[in-house]
Amino acid sequence: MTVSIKDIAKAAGVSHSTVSRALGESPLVSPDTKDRIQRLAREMGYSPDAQARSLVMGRTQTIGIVVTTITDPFIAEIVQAVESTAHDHGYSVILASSNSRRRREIAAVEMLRSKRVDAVIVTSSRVGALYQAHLDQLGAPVVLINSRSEQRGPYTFSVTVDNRHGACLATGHLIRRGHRRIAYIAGAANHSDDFDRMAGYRQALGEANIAFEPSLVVRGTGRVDCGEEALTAVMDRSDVPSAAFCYNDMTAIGLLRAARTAGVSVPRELAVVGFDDIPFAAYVSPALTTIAQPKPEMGKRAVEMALALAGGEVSDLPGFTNVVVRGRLVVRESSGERMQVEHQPASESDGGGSS
Amino acid sequence: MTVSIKDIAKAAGVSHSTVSRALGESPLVSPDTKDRIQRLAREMGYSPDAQARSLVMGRTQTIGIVVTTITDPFIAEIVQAVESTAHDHGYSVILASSNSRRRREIAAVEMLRSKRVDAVIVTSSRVGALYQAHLDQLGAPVVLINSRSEQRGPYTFSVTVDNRHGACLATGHLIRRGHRRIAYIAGAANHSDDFDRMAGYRQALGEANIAFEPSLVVRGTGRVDCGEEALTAVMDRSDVPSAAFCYNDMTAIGLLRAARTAGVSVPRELAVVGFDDIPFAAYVSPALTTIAQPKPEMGKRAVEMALALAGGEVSDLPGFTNVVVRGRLVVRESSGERMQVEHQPASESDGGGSS
DNA sequence: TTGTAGGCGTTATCAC
DNA sequence: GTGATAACGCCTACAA
Repeated sequence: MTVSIKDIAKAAGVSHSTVSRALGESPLVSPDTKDRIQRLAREMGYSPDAQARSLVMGRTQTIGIVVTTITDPFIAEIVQAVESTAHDHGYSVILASSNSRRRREIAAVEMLRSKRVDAVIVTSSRVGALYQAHLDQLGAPVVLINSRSEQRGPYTFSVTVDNRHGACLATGHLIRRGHRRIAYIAGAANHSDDFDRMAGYRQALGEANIAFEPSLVVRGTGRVDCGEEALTAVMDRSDVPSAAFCYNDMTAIGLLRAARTAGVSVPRELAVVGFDDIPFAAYVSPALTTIAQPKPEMGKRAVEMALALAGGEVSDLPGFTNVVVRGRLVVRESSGERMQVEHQPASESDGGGSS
Repeated sequence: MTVSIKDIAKAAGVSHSTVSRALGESPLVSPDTKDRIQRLAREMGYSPDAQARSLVMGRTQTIGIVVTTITDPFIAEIVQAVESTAHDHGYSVILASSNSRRRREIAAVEMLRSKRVDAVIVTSSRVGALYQAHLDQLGAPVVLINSRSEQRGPYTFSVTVDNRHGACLATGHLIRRGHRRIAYIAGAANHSDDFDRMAGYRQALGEANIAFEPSLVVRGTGRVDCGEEALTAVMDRSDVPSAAFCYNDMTAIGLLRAARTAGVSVPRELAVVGFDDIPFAAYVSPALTTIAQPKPEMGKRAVEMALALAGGEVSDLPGFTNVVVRGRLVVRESSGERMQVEHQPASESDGGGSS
């Protein structure tokens, strides 16, 4: 039997409206009854019912976050930032993971709608047309992190990392280290992140007047288990490349592991660069050179954007529908002997609108 | 303007109760009006308001999970399992992370109470007396995963790994590999997990008639950054140990990294064994020998227990207040050259009650 | 088979 | 200052 304001009212000999006011720090209560009621509430172990409140207020002080899997360390870091800044704004977060299954993702959105969340954040997902329809019906603003919708809806906004820029940074680094034959270990096909990173890879090659060779692009999965396949695809050829830029750190780590078992020396025989800078990138051997995404900032920006859009208490609305932040190159061991760090400030560049 | 059952009622020319019944698959509606209403609901884009429903039903179909940080890969795997099986039972989960700050943890419990979650799961936390008081007030059942409360409340249950058994397994493995001087790199002081693992370590030593030497126990933090300190503490002595059993994988990985920079060869000069089997344990170099906790099972058991306690739809109540599962030894490279796997089935042993 | 009325725990708008 | 009263959206006796 949870105690309600009515119970307190009874105990205090006042009406429930007075209790509501007293608890809500309303100025229209006499100081002493306010004190008395607040003390009573504490003694009786009162806890306000958020649902009842939301029902009348029209806002739940809750945001939803849908992820593929929280098990991905990259996503975990973003979720951490999201939860943290949501908390700072008095919001709580409902977590839904889809395991990359379309049905689960739609179910998640459906569930978040029923729960009447004030906003939802979607991370690392490819948003198809079908899914988008559900998002539009949501009624709540949606902000995508590192995701792209095939068809932009009226309610979607996003914060993304500049994939092209990061890939260009990574590939350029390899080129400056003297590599000319550089493979690209791609992620899942048709993923826009992958598309943009490949574009950056090609751009860097172009700027160095190195011809792009399609056969140096090998399709991976974005998961650690594609390392072996990728390695053989890269090394079993007459003109073996001397370096590989990987779609992400997981791929790179898989490649590293495969290289170790296959006796391929990294970075001597094959230099490797990843993308993401997941926590473990620094602890694999050799430590992974990679592009660091400003994950905490991305999570923070996403919820602030979401709350602003939801008409929350965040002061100023962002003037753009798409916030793009830049990653920075973190040089470690996997790309060569000399230790050095080329620092690219993680500043952002808000592109005015996107689509 | 979200559409409610009243809107549908108006459009269908019936009362809202009829709509409610039709949508709830009640048998007391004529098939054709039911069809008509359901179609109408779909067309109008109706989404039931979970809060309003919970308000009258008395259950929110929501569980809360409070973690220290979702960034810890071990916790992430548990949360993944929790979210997944919660979903399978029609529940959604609110995530709250405390960053190990007591105030945040209490705030989280407070918030979950207001949100009227049907149960809460707490993972990897030390539950102090103060905190326990809040948990007791919760009104909802609490199940702890790998946590121990200093003072058992009426509403707390738990699923834990058999730390002593696991540590014994790990240390025994090292002993069978011929090591006699084995260090223990501990976790945070006063943590019960640490306490139990140390007990297992001592037990294994005792069974092999090796005297326990207090100076071989070095206090760590449980985080990866204590590697350097631990290494020097272990190696800067006349009688250097030949092996180290670490409180957890993060500690072990920190140690591995420190060893690499310090030029200490693993496993030749120092064999290392961890605990947890986080995803990356297999990818560090040398790959880490460790004790694998059955995380998916633990998460699953925890929510099933929680839902059963909450009077949910889970069939049979577990007969015990504390489910304890056993880990298994996973032999990789960091504990010696010979590759072999000693397999200990991840069966459970429900201890009858615990405290 | 359907409609009416009441209530879940709040906040808000009135009067007094 | 304080107390009725009416929502919010839903479910569920009870009555018709």
